[in-house]
Amino acid sequence: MPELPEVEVTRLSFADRIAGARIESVRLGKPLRWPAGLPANGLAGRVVQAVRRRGKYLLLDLDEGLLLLHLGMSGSLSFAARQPAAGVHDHFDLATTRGVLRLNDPRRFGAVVYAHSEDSAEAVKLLGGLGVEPLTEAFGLDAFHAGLKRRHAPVKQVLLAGDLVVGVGNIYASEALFMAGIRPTLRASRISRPRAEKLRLAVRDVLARAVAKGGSTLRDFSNADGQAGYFQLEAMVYDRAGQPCRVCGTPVKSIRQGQRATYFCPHCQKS
DNA sequence: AAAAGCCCCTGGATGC
DNA sequence: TGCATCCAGGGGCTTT
Repeated sequence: MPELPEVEVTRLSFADRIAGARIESVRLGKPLRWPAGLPANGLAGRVVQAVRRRGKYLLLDLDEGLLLLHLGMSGSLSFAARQPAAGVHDHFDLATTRGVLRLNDPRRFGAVVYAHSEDSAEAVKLLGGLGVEPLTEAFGLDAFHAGLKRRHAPVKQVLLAGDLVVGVGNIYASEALFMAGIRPTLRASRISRPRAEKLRLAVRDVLARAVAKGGSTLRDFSNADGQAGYFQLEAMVYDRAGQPCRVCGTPVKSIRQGQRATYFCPHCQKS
């Protein structure tokens, strides 16, 4: 489910409401990707000051310490004054004076990790290797092109890796490469500067448009208010194998790269 | 250093 | 209906 747009849409849907809330209690369900590492005396009494996003992580800033949340493949958050009794896939509840923040994650690839500070070992382990934020001014052509230059892997997989630029997952990698007219199998190092610029702008554009549409809901994504996203309806190639390209009519092709599906138009993305 | 493969986990879709 | 197989939006870890 969650790539940058879905995580950002989730953040926007509850950040203002939870800011200023005092934590009352924490409930943990089944183990997630990593141990939560909560302080021995819990989090009760701490105040949620803000919700930020770094890549696909949400950072809940507390008056002391912070919580790192990751939605994995199947996670979603909900924030409501009252929550129903926890179901089998509800693995984290943060009860606060303003409502309960709940993580539902059937596959449990997600994570909730407490860190004393953003510079602590626990936080650096998760955030340290992340690339530049694509929707900020820091995402410039010089560094992006230079980064592509030194990678020989297929450009699709370089986008997914997240160490050059964060937030681009399997849907938006295919979509951005389509917009840029670049074949996903092209070695990153072979991308010219003008084409790198096309790709940079395409990444920014597709992610920004997806945020505006509430993200993509393929099966079960919803924001913290329970609302689905609609960007999947605008997908040019993702999950459209065999269907006509929306630009030229050529059947969209599906291949596998690194155990993940990639979609592209053989005509619009010739090289 | 970088790339390729494997693995974590559950559930839905498909095929026999 | 039952069962096996494959696939899914992520990404860390190990091996080449």
